Parts: sequence; structure tokens; C-alpha cells
Amino acid sequence: MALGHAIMTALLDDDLSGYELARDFETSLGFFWQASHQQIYLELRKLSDKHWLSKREVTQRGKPNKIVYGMTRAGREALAAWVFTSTRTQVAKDDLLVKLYNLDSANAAHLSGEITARREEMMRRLYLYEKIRRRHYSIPETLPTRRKGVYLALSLGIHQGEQFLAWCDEALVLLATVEN
Amino acid sequence: MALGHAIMTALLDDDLSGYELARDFETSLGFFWQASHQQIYLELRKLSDKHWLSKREVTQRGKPNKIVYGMTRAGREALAAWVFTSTRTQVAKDDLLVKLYNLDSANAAHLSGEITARREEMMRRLYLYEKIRRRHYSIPETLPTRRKGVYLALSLGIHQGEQFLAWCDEALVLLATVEN
DNA sequence: ACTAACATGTAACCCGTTACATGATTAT
DNA sequence: ATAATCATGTAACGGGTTACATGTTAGT
Repeated sequence: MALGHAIMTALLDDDLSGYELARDFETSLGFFWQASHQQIYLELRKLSDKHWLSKREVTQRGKPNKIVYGMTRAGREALAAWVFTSTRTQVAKDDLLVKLYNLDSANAAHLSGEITARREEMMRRLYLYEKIRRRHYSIPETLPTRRKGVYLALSLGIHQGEQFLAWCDEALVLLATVEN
Repeated sequence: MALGHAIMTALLDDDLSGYELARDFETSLGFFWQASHQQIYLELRKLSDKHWLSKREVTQRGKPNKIVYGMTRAGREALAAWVFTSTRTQVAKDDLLVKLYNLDSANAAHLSGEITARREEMMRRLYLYEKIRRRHYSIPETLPTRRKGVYLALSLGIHQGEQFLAWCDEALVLLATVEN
């Protein structure tokens, strides 16, 4: 169970509804963990069944009511304990790499296109990452402890992203040498 | 369905049994795609039901018989067509990053330990990658087309791996500044 | 006698995606 | 009218992990 822990992590500072979690997962923690709203609602129910989250309905004007979840004492303890479990390295499964193993003169142009699209997507993402780093994490040594961890995740994202851009360039050059 | 395509890719050059696939998946394509033997056997059955793979039993001496699978014409066509489908970027979900968001003085030492272990694992893997690159892919421009694709996958693995090592060093330094 | 490698599977469960479903309010 | 945003769900399916199950041969 890992999405559950990601959700609880997002709830460490703020109480949020399922909708807000789904929205925020597209930025912040969502840089490293994505989930559909259906999955989030399901997980929220499971977590509150375990009493790791408390829920309360919030009445709103001009909007549907929402159900806001917050960490319980038990939830905080479970999350803290989970950090101490050891995880095995997870190989990143990526269709693109499998496709590259199938490179031939017929599909080289298509694969170049896919790589170009990925490159652009990564550029956009890096722009965001860098903006966040400059604004909130410019001097990592002086950050409070927990934000040092967030900085490190961001730093990995930035470095890997820059590396990926360089690889895309290398790949596009080599793919251009494939005759069609 | 992506494991199926990874399996078919592995069967492009050689006919293999489920056992051999599971073993080889720990190297080569398995650098980028992992699967348990159970999952592989299941997938092989599905693929041969679709007539994308042919199977034949091979009688062996001193060993149990094995079932060897090979690509059919229809399989090759389906795989070639799949390469042209477009894939969306898949965010690498990694527990370690979620754990880092939970950094505090109590768990900093444990997280350092996890990062150190990952670092060593990556060192070993990079050693393998580099060995393969030096032996078989030293001059990428002159490779036959399909092997250029394999080279690119390997190249991404090497670059991302080296980047990861650098990040581990950065992380270990910053984690050392967390008082306990 | 025991362990490792060879070889193939079933069953239960969990996690995640896709499609479907509903309904209010606000802005164009 | 129409689309976008807010808000929460169900159902079907697919993919993947873990545990369980079986049996041979070769090496120590």
C-alpha cells in the first residue's frame, strides 16, 4: 500500500477533500505520484475505515458540500512507522524503451516524434520545478528538516529531467541516421 | 498490455521458454522491465491463445521438458503495429520519494541507509551496463538499425544511473545536516 | 541428506485504469 | 444554450504480487 501513504503525506499539513487531493496531486507530490480521483476516493474510504483518517462534512455555499479528511493520531503513527520499512528498488517500466528495442526504418520517424513530445513535456515540467526551487528552496541547508526532504525529491526530479533532455537530443541525432 | 509486448520483443531473435524468459528478464530487457515467472507464464498463455506466439514442447535429457515459444507472423505484425501507438508519459512512482516528504530527525538515519543501499545497487548495475556498452555498442553510429534502439535504451539507463549516483551523494550530505 | 537449478503452474488478493453516473453552480 | 469547475461515487476489467503447489536432476 503506497498510494495510501502518499495521500497521508499530503494530509500532514492540511486537511483536504478527495477532490482537492486529486487536484493537488497534479502538482507537488503528484510530480512523483499520480492517481485518478476514483482511486483516491477508494483509498480515502479505506484509510478512514482503518481510523488513520478522520472525516467531516463541510457545508458550502454555491458549491456542493465536500468531505474533508484529516490525519488522526493513529494515522500519523502508522505513516511514521511506514517510513522505516525498507523498500526494494522499483524498475521504471516504460513502453518507450520497449518500443526502442523494436526500432526499424519504418518506425524511426514515429519514435522520433514520441521522443520530441516527451522532450517538450519534460521542458514544461522542468520549468515548473525550477520555478518552485528558486522560490522556495534556494538555500537547502537552512530549510526546516521536513522541507529538506521535499527539496531532495525536487532535486532528483530536476536532475533526472535535465538528464532526460540531454538523452532525447542524443536519441534524436541517432534516430536521424536511420535511413527510411 | 505492455508486458506482452516486452515478451514478444524478447522473442524477436530467439525462441525461448517461460523459464528462460523469466531468467533473461533479470538482465537485458529486464533492466527496463521486470516480471515474475507467474506473470510471464500467464502472459505466454494469453499470447499463444491469440496466435501471436507458437509453442512447441522440447524434450530434454536430465531436465524437465520445456515449452518453447516463438513469434508467429501475426505476432510480428501486432508488435510492429503496437510500436506506432502513442504512449503517455508514465510517472515513476517511487516509495523513497514519498518517504523523503516525511523526513524528520528520527528517520533521517534510516533514509540515509536506504539511499546508500540504492546507491550501491545502482553502482553494480552501472558496472554491468558499462561492460555491455563497451563490448557491444562502442560505436553506435555503425550499428544495425534495431541495435541502435537497444543502444539508446542502454544509454538512457547509464545516464540516468550516473545522475542518480550524483543525487545520492547530494542527498547523503544534506541528510547529514539533520540533527538527531 | 540437503541445496540449487530447472521447469510450470493455480488461487487469492491488491492496485489501478477506464467507462459510466449524477448533480450543482458559474462564466461565456 | 454550453462548457467549465466543483464534488463524489459505482462497476467492470486488467495487471501484478504473494503464497501455495509439484516434480526432476545435479552437485556437495
